[in-house]
Parts: sequence; C-alpha cells; structure tokens
Amino acid sequence: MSRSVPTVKEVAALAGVSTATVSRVLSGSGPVSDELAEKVHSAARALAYKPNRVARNLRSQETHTVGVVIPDIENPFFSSAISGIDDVLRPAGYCLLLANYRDCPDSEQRMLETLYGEGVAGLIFTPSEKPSRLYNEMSDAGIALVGLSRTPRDVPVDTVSASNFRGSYDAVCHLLRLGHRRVGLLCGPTTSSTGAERLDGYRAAFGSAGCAVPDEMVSIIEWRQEAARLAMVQLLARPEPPTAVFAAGNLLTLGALQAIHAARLDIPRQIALVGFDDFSWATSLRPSLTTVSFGATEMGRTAAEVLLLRLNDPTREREHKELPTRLIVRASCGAQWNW
Amino acid sequence: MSRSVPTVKEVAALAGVSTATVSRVLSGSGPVSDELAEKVHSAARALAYKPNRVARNLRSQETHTVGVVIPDIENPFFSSAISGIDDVLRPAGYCLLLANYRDCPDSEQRMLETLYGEGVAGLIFTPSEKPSRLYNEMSDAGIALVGLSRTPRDVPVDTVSASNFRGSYDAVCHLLRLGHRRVGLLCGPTTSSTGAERLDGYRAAFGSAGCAVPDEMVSIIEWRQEAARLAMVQLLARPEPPTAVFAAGNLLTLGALQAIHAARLDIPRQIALVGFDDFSWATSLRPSLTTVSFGATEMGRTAAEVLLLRLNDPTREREHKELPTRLIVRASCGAQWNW
DNA sequence: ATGAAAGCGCTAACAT
DNA sequence: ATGTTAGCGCTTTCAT
Repeated sequence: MSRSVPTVKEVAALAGVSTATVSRVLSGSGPVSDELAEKVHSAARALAYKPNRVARNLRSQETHTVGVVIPDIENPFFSSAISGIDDVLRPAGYCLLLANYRDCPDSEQRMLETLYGEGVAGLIFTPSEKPSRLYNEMSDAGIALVGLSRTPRDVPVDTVSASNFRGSYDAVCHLLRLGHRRVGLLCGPTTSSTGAERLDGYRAAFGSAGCAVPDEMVSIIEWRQEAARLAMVQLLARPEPPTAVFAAGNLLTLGALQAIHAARLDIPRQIALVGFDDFSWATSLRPSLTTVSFGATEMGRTAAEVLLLRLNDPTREREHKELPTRLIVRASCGAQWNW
Repeated sequence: MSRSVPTVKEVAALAGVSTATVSRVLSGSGPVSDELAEKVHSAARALAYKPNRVARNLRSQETHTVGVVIPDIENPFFSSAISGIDDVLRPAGYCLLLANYRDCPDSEQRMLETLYGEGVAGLIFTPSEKPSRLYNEMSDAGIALVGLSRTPRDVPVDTVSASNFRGSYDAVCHLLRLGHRRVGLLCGPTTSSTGAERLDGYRAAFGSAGCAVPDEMVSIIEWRQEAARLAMVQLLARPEPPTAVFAAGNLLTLGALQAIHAARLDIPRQIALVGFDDFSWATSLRPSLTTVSFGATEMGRTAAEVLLLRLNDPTREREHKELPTRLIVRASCGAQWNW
C-alpha cells in the first residue's frame, strides 16, 4: 500500500536544482531560466509529482477552498445552485466544501466552525432563520462571504437573490386577472427576506387590483413540504375555500399538491396553482405547473462570480444582485396551455 | 479587517503551559492533569481559539476530508445520496469535498487530481463510463475508496449498490403479470454495472414467464433525459408500439414521460410506466409513479459507513453491499391505486 | 536567475 | 504529567 509520495525535495534532487526553483517553476511565481524550467518539468513528470496542497496552503496562508452552506441539498433549488457555483468556481481553481445543515441551526453553527478551521477563502451561504454570529466573525476575519437567496440581517455581505417582490406580484396578478379573488398564499417566515418580500408582493398585487387582501387566506409557515401540506388542508377546509393558491417556494408547492391530490380536487378546474422557483420536472407534472422562474443554476453562478470579484478585491463596494423573475405560464391555472 | 487569529502559542502563553500541553488538551491525545486542562480550556475560550486544521493536517499527515465524486448533483438520486453521506461522515468528524463532474470524464480526471492533492482521506465515487486510472493510483496510495451505485471495473474497491438485477426483474414481472408483452426498456450503457444488471433482470423476467425477449423494444442509451425522450419517441413510432415501458433510471423516466406526454398518451390506459429509483415527488406525478425503490439516502449512508470501516481498518476484506430494492406499486401501471 | 534557510501552526518524539 | 524540540511540504524572503 501507501507508497511514498514524491515531494519538492525529490524533484529538486532529480532536476539538480534547489527546492526554491522547483517551487518557482511549478507555481509560476518567479523568474527562472527556460533551461532549468525544462529540467524541473521533466523531473516532475518522471516522478509523477503532485504538489501537496495542504503544505502549500499552510505556507501561503490561503486556501483555494470555498464553503457552501445550505439548509437542504435535496431541495432542487439548492442542488441546482450548487451546480452553478461549481461551474464558475472550479475553473477558477477553487474546491467546494459542502455543508448541508439540514435546517438545523446547531448543525449550521458546528459546520461553520469546521469551515473556519479549514481556512476557507470564502463562503456562499443561505443562513437559517437565526444566523450564527460566526458569519460576522468570519467576515471580520477577512473571509469573503456571499449570501444566496435569503439575505441575512445584520451581516454586511454581498448578496444574490431573486426579485422576490416582483415575482410574487406577477404571479398573484396573473391569478387576479383570471378572475380569482379567494387566492390563498403559502409563504415562509417573514423573518427571512425571501418570505417578507414575497408576502409584500402578494399584498401589493391585491392593492393594485383594487381588492382587499384576504388575510384569512395567508398562511405563514416554515419552508417545509409537510407544513405546506397541513396549511393547505386547513385552507381547503374553510367554509369558503380558495379558488387559487400561490405557493411561494418549491417545497411549499409540493406540499400544496399533496393536499390538493388528497382532496381529489382537479387542477385547474377546481383550484388553480402557481409555484415559485422552477424545477426541471415542473413540466412533467400533469397539469404542468405555472411558476415564477428565476434560474437556480444561474443564481448559483452569479453568486460564485460575485465571490470571485470580492476575493480579488476585498475592498470593493458591497453588491446586492437581484436576478429577474419570469412568470412561466403553463397549465395549472387554466390559462393558455390546456394539457 | 483581518484581525490576527490566535494560535496554540498564544493559548499556551495565556494558560502558562507549553504548546504541547495545549495540543494534548485540545485534541485529547495525551495525559494531562485536570488542573492544567482547565487552564487551557479557559485560555482557549478567552481567546476564542479555533485550531488551524490546515496545520494540523500537514503535521499529522492525514486530513478529515472525504471527496465525493459524482456525475450530476441535479439528479435527485445523487443529491439524496450526498445527504446520507453527510449524515454519517459529519458526526465522525469528516468534511465533504464535492466534485460534480457533470458527466464529463475530463472534468472527472481534473477533479480527482485536485482531490488527491488536497490529501483526502477517502473517496466516495460514481465513476464515468471510462474510469480514470487515478482511482487505482489513489487506492494504491492507501486512500480509502468506496464505489457508489455503479461498480467500477478493474478498480478493487468496496462498493455499495442496489439489487439491480432483482429490482429490474421484479418490475418487469409486474408488467408481464398485468398482461403486457410488448414491454419497452430504456436502459443505460451495459458497460456500467448498473446498466448490465438491469438489462439482465429485464431479460430474466421474460425468460421466467416463458416469453421471448422483445429485443426490438430494448433501447440502450446514455443515462440522460434527452436520450431517453428520443428513444421513447422512436419506440412509440413503431408499427407495434410498446404497451408498457420500464425506464431503468430516474432521468430516463423523466425523458420517457416527456415523450409520452407529447404523444398525448394516457398513462396507464394507453401505456404503462415503471421507473427505477424513487424520488420524493414520484407521488406528486399524476398518475403517481410505480417504481423500483431503494432509498438513495440510505445508500449514501451505507457507503459512508463502509468508508468509515475501511478508514479504521485499511486491511479489512473488500465489501460489496447490495441494498434490497422494493417495487412500489402506485398508479402508473393501472394496478391497484386508481389515481 | 538561483540557492540557502526560515517558518506557516500544529503534533509527535523524546526528554525529564 | 509536562516541556523541549524537531519537522510535516511547501513558499518566500534574503542573499548571492
């Protein structure tokens, strides 16, 4: 087993140069004559030398590792976002350290401590409802932070999110225009920026249509499928149930769907449904789902690009990117497509 | 910014002990009196000391980092598997370095090189069709490897996979029992263990039912949604199209579904469908999907457990775990459930 | 342009 | 039980 791995020393010996020269050649960090460079390269090749990044990181006091901290990797939004992050960060020479805290603030805290210790150069993160103070601490320590989707309160960082207000507004306007008035809302906690903004959009849509907001149809819950299912069951049990529902998050859409199916209601004839956040199989549902789409992969990519900018210039001004949303009208509201 | 981070030295100074003692206390690797231990702890707390893992890793010549190498994180099988891996590895003190090679062998190769350099203690991986020789090299170097789902040829490693043959056999028997004879198969390359075994199961089912295998209905394709859609279109265009289809992978199921929807065919009345590999929203499809299920999260967990065993005892015998599959009969074959 | 030597923060070997 | 010291593999001054 464990055959000994070659080090700079051995490469240097074989090439007949100093370790400093080897380092300079291999990391391109200094003037070296072509002649020696060639020797070093062939020696390295001969030994199948692979630099030890741990040692490199210790010496240079910086890693090329970025932590990705998210609440739930099984949520298609996050897996797509990660994919986008990887697309951008990998070619730039960074590795991804994954921290899936499973909606548990304690785990989040522990994982942050680990990432801190690992010396990550940066962090792309979606904080829990009660963000750890470690975010502040890491930010103070000069680590580059980018908030994804949810904007943390009290942590001064770059952020990338969707146009939550506008997306929500458009979705509800669509339902209103189709004649719905009893429009239910399934939305996450308003302590999160996403929740608050999406609720605002819902309200504003009623306002601009000159209608009163049906507060009794607003259900503020956790961003979880089961919570949404329960809330939807209750909504449907009302004496005057909603004729349409806006589920302001992809897990919430799934939960709503469960309750609607269990009640044997026909979409869109008996109830219309609009989701927030597209997923690849939204078209595979029957009827296909009308959603507010914003490109999760794109959001991941953007967050990674912002991180790279900050890494290269720690003093640049804070950036808060808002990605445009687009209402994709499919069949679940009865408009347009009929299948 | 960049406030200087405390090191062992400072903790030692504040506690009035040597750095060795600090190390012993904090990593619990040696005998220390309660008195000094207490001093060290309070000093560490006072300075908010967090050990530098990079330095620790360099010195101890081992990391607590595990690479996870997968072809597509947006495939729900893999995101669930990762979740399971994290569940087990995290409490054991390991971090996950993610490598999502996007079905591209070149990326796979580059990512492996990076992981090797990062000094990962182990690897959980699903190789591409043409696995890199680096897997062998890393294995030889004493790195713990566990193959996930797909079993690599020529690399002697522990593996965890589903009972592909049995699962496939059960699925097709189910269709045969319902009276179907023209049963189409959408299956990945037989160069992969999963593909080969699932094809075998399909064949065996016909054999045991005393029927000839309808070879013209067998479509061996890439494990990709678009390939499956195309193949399904062709199957449906046959003079005698299949009355049922077994899609032997979750992306293939999605592709089949697309083609079936486009052809405006009613499931299960005009065509029955069985998938392989459950996903959380299989119940949200209408009709709900009958699938061969095996618990992706569970598979991830099992792979992580096997990795831990190997890490603790590099000399133990190779293990090849096969997780049982279970046919979950829902509505897409017209059996049982009627919605 | 190149080499010698120091040292990143930690732990392990060796003293005591 | 505790301290002293060396050194993991690399990069980076500082000489030359």
